Amino acid sequence: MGAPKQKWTAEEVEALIAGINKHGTGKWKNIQKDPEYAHILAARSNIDLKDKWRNMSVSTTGEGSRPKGVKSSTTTPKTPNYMYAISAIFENTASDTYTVSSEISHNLQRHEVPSNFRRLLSSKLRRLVVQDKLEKVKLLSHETKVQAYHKIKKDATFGTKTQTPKPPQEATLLMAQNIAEAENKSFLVNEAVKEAERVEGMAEQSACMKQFFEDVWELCERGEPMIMAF
Amino acid sequence: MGAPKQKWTAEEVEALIAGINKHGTGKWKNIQKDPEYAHILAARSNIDLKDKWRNMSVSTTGEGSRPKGVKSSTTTPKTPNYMYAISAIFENTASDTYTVSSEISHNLQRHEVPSNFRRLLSSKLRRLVVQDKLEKVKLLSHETKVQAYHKIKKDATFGTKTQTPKPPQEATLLMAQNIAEAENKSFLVNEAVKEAERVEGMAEQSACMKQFFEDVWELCERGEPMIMAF
DNA sequence: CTATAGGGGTAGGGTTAT
DNA sequence: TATAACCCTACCCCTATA
Repeated sequence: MGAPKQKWTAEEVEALIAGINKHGTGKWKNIQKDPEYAHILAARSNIDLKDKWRNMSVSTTGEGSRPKGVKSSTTTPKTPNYMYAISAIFENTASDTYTVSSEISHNLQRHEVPSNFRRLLSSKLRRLVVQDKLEKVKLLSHETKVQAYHKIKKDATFGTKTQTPKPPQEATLLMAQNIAEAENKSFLVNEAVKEAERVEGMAEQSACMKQFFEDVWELCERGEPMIMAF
Repeated sequence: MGAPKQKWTAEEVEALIAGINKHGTGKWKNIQKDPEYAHILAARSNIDLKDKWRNMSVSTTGEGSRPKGVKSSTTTPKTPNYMYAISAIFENTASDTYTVSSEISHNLQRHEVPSNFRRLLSSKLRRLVVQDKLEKVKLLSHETKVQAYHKIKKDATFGTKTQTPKPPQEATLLMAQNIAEAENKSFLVNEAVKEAERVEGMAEQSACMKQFFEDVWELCERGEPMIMAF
């Protein structure tokens, strides 16, 4: 399903414990935002902190490894054993991507594409329609407000290598089913894409996907009286 | 802590729904005091009612217990319409897309994942923020109105299989650059994605992309006084 | 002062995934 | 299976608004 389960590194656990010592337990958000630990715990939410602490407290396997490290009483200052193992795994792989990505986020942050963003997109949409890659459908709805939604024209030549001779059929079907099942869940799109990715090498889909999301996006972009229905 | 968590009974929920149907949403105190439900809801405050309704609206709980039960309409038909919508979009067989698509638009309309959809998303958004995958920034603006905008935290661990052993590095970087460069151009997303696709087999990107668009979507969804900032 | 909307936070039950 | 990580629900707090 979702994220591949982010295991806690030793560093993170340390920060958490330190944070608890400083702010006390139950002040998860404070700990998480504390500049002293914020960097380390950047990938963790206050809820994650809470849960982690709970898990640690619960495991307390035997007497050997108390999850403690926290003040006073019952302090087995030991650090849980398992964390070191985990940290090793993380450290190796994660470092590069991390630096890069944080750079990105800074860049993104600095730019703040302003209010005309909507208009811009809207324009782009129109162009795509003109180019016959999208179809536009208009419909009247609440209070005579015109809504439009755009659909991908599948026969349009999109993107890249196109025609992967692969098996497009089954995946699609599967996806539809999954989507159907996901009906009551919030994130259909998410599900759909995940499934797509899982099922196929996703080379074929991705053009699709891109468009799809663009559509969704644009749909949303339309603004006010819009209906999101997937 | 103090409160042992009083789970809502079916009876209470029914009373609440009935109350909403009678008094309308937002009349929590009225509902709670209504002699018809007062006994059942004796243990609940108007605020509890509000919160419960909020929770119900947000969770879109499984078919059995729609937050619905409220008036009229929207008894979702058996097969979700959007299933066709989505499958059609992803389908490669372009032939019948048109018909489907017009159906879709009708269906979408008919469906009206209703007003609570926004709340739904809103909630999800908040969660993402909590999970530190989005950043939220508040700013004061027109007439002391608080605006919030969400930004993607690029360093968040997104996606699926993660660590594709392949070349995650270069592509990511490139994308960042493109985004940065595109600053003054209109279609950051579009450009970025295109470039990303071009450059690589896009296997790596797609997770990224997916998230990106999802985020955009959610961003857009915010509606009213929103600032798009990337 | 009363009530509502809604953001935000925590505890704890429950679910997934490994 | 056990359990670490994660999600959901109930409750609370707060502020802005009417």
